[in-house]
Amino acid sequence: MNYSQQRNCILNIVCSNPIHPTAEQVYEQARNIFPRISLGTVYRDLNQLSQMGALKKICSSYGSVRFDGRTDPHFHMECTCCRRVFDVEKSELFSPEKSIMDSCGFLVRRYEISIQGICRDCREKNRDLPIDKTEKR
Amino acid sequence: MNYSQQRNCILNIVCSNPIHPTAEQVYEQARNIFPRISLGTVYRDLNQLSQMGALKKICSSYGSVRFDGRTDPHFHMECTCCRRVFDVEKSELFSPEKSIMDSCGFLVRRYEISIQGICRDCREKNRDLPIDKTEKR
DNA sequence: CCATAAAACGATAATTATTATCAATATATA
DNA sequence: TATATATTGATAATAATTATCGTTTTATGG
Repeated sequence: MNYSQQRNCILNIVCSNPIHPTAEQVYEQARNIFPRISLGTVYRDLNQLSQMGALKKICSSYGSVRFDGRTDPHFHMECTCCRRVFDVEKSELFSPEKSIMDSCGFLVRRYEISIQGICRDCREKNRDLPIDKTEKR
Repeated sequence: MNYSQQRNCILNIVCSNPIHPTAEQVYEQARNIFPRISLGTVYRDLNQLSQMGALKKICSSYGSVRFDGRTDPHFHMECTCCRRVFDVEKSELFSPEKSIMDSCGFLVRRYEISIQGICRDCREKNRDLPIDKTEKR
């Protein structure tokens, strides 16, 4: 897998781009190389790439999802004014407030650790994949 | 402020509800008390309440935003199968993998710390509020 | 209390973000 | 090279959220 030119291009765009671009931003850049590429393709490929672990989906508290080509352990901080997303090295934690302010001048207002995994219930039922989309909890 | 019956109802729903409901779920519950309440009102009030710090917006990696009435320091973990969002006490960190598995059987697959605040650039410009929505970074 | 202004409402339209569909094209592989 | 599979672009559909606007509630000052 991973043999199409478009998908490789999309992966390269995200990996060579430290701004954690949105799908829309990736689309804009990809059009410089594939002028006829469709936004649907960009979304599809980004989701595939993040499912196969080549890149990471990061959810900002604002607007659309962002993507990150760095897959080594690190975290993110988002400026509530300019909405840019910056990297934080794992070593600067924990707790982040003072060390981050000292090292890069970012004023921490709030933070949250979001953990994904599989709960005991689901493990006991040997679930591995998401259950039906329609049942919200 | 915070004087309308609808808004108080919405706050109560979120605060008395440990499932971290979506706006849609809050809407469904609110209709039991105010059958003519509008979904727009629910969104509007939830955003106001979270802006004034009465509750917290939490972004799941899936579907819609969720809300949390607990404002004391704690974090969240989301099951990638059933999509429920559970609380994690701050003391169980850091690093979460083993301690969480031991204490509640949740298998940690990945986690991310998302920090919000104000970057050095914006602080130097004395910015306090989000800049124009149209300029994405 | 009542009048007035401000805030909040409900209904609905509009927008934004994302996913789904499907016929055509590109790619792998036997 | 033929065939099967994967992927594409175009487009429609859906989902989530925000905006608009005329009406109703709520606070407050005389």
